[in-house]
Amino acid sequence: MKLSGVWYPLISDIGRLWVERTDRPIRVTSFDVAEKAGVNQSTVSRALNDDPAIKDSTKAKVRTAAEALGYYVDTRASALRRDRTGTLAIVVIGRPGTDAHAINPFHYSLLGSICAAAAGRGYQSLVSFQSEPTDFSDHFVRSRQADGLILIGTRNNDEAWEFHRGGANAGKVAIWGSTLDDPGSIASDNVTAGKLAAERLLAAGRKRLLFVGDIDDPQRQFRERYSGFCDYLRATGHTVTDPVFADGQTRFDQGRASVARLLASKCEFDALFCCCDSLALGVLDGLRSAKVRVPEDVSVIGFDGLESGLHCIPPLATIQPDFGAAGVMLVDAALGSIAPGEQQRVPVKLIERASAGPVAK
Amino acid sequence: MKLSGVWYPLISDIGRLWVERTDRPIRVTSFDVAEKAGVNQSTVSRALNDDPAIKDSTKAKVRTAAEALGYYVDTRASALRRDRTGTLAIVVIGRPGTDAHAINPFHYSLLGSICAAAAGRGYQSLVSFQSEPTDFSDHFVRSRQADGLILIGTRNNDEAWEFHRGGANAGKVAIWGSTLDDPGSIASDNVTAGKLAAERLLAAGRKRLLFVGDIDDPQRQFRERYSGFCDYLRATGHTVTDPVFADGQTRFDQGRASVARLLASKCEFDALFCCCDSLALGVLDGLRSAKVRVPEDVSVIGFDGLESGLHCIPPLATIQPDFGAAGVMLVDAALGSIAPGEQQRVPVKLIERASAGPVAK
DNA sequence: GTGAAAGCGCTAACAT
DNA sequence: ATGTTAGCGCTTTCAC
Repeated sequence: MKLSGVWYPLISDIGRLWVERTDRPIRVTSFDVAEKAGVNQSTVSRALNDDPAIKDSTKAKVRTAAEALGYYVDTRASALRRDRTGTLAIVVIGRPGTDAHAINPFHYSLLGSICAAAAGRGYQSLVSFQSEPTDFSDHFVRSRQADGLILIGTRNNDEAWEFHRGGANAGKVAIWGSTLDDPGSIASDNVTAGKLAAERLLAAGRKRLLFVGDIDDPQRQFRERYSGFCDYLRATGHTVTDPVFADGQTRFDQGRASVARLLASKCEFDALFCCCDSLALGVLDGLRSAKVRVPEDVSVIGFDGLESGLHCIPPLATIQPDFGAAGVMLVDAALGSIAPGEQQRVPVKLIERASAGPVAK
Repeated sequence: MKLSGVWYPLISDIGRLWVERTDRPIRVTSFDVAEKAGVNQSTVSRALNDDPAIKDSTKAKVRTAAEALGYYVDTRASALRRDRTGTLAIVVIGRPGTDAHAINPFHYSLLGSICAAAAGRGYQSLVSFQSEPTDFSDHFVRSRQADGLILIGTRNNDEAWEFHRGGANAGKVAIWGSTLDDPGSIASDNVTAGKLAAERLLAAGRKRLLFVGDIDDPQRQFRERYSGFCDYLRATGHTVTDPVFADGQTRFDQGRASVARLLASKCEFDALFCCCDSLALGVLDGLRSAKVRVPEDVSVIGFDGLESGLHCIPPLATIQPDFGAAGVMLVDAALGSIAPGEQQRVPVKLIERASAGPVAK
């Protein structure tokens, strides 16, 4: 029988070595299991991998021995030999200068869904948060730490996206969010989202519907939401107006500032579709400061499905992507099961809450 | 020179194989780098690991060759040989029956901080979300996928905690949250948190301070917060009362129900310290429904530092643990740098927001 | 249906 | 200061 090596003792030697006070951890290898089960080491491997060539009785013998010894297959050795890792790398891009715990909750939800989808496909998830250039790293696939890479997070970190563009993982990357130049990206069905928002606001009996948000944001999804919103208004014979937007430090600030500008402009409106929930929360705050009542005077709908929208006043109606579907699509794309170049769209649904106002009879 | 194997061609053979239309991925190994740099393979390994025995000029030569070939050390082979993984496993326990994206935001923040701390120590983070028994898995260390394990998430999943208690990672586990029987756990300095809350509410000129929350919750930290709260009240000669609590499906529901019970009891009060922010949000909602004004009639302080607390009305004053410190402590504990048995405490600080009411002159 | 043996790509002990 | 060599623990081809 081949020995399992010189560094670590066979299980059968533990007693002796314990007495010799070795401080090396005791390791159980497939050779130990083989010895205990009275079979060859290769049979252990085959049995544990459920090879149909192995007799059931042998499998049972091996499994019993493995369990008795507390044996687990060494993932590193297995991965090295099989030439796969069984792992997906997930990179979450954050705003420069902010802590990892200040990540947009939307991306945390997405992260959770991705990990769940990866687990469903039998993959582990190697997660890293990258905000500063010193954090940047993309060699997961090249260094055989992962079989594919998923990129999510804020688009407001040019350095990070620049770094990851055509990085060391070429061909095995899935990206969340739509841009013109990322061919394999996955995003919400933003056009439908815009349509759903317009439809619902019209159903509330609203006449002057506006879009709030920056359609020139690097986050191109905002533009798509605006476009779907306008398309539906046009198709139903309504007036289409330019988006309302004033800049600010955070999305919340942008929402407040946009409302301020809008009210100052004396432009008439009775419904707002906001590009995202965090901006919508700022919009609600701005409207409240100005004593504009929601939803009595103005209906508001956001996008994202953030938890914060549940506890604001009034609770924020919002359009939420199907996180489960998003996770699965991203994982499949990273594993190469989706033809590159295809832009996948994640279904969205309206979450009814008070801010949208009741549907008119 | 030893060949790098039969499965994959040396870089020098790429041209030929390309022509032969092999569909195997081309791999660059340290042998290819050695050939290109004109040194031995072991020299490549030493050079890239910055072995002081290697001449600077040789190191430069090797690094140039490696870069030219796009070579990265194969993590699996390196980890196998070195017998370490450079990875930490992080398990996030969720409530049974809920999706990964419905995880408590507090735990997402903690997760982010842990990954950041791990990266700071040179470790990768292997994340898994476990809610259902089918997700349960704890053999990360035994199967050599990770050098240690960090356990966070809800305490309201008995099956999960039962599973992880004394699992296959014995001795290399760090746990968030305090319990009597997890000796190596890390938790917030809850006693100080209770003191800070009491101190602040008294400073607002409040006289009848109550604690809201279930001190018998499996989340034992609630009891500690209550205890620190009471200690301070006692030490300053104030009356101490039993906690207020009524059960509910979610923490938010518990908050609403507790307020309802409290108001029905006709018990006098002008300040509430809530065991956690999500319950506090329910408390605010309950008070609003009952037309009790916050902070004019009642001051409210929560615990956690959730983002949702920023956007509720009024914004929720809260006590927040230092997430950065928490991440570092958990990582160090999982890596064994902290003596087992010690209970580590993460510093907390008060986040001033309107719900606490102004400090009385 | 199982055993024998090779070797994944790397690091480190042992040479020189 | 660098080359030679063994072998980490596993999977898989090749024998029988």
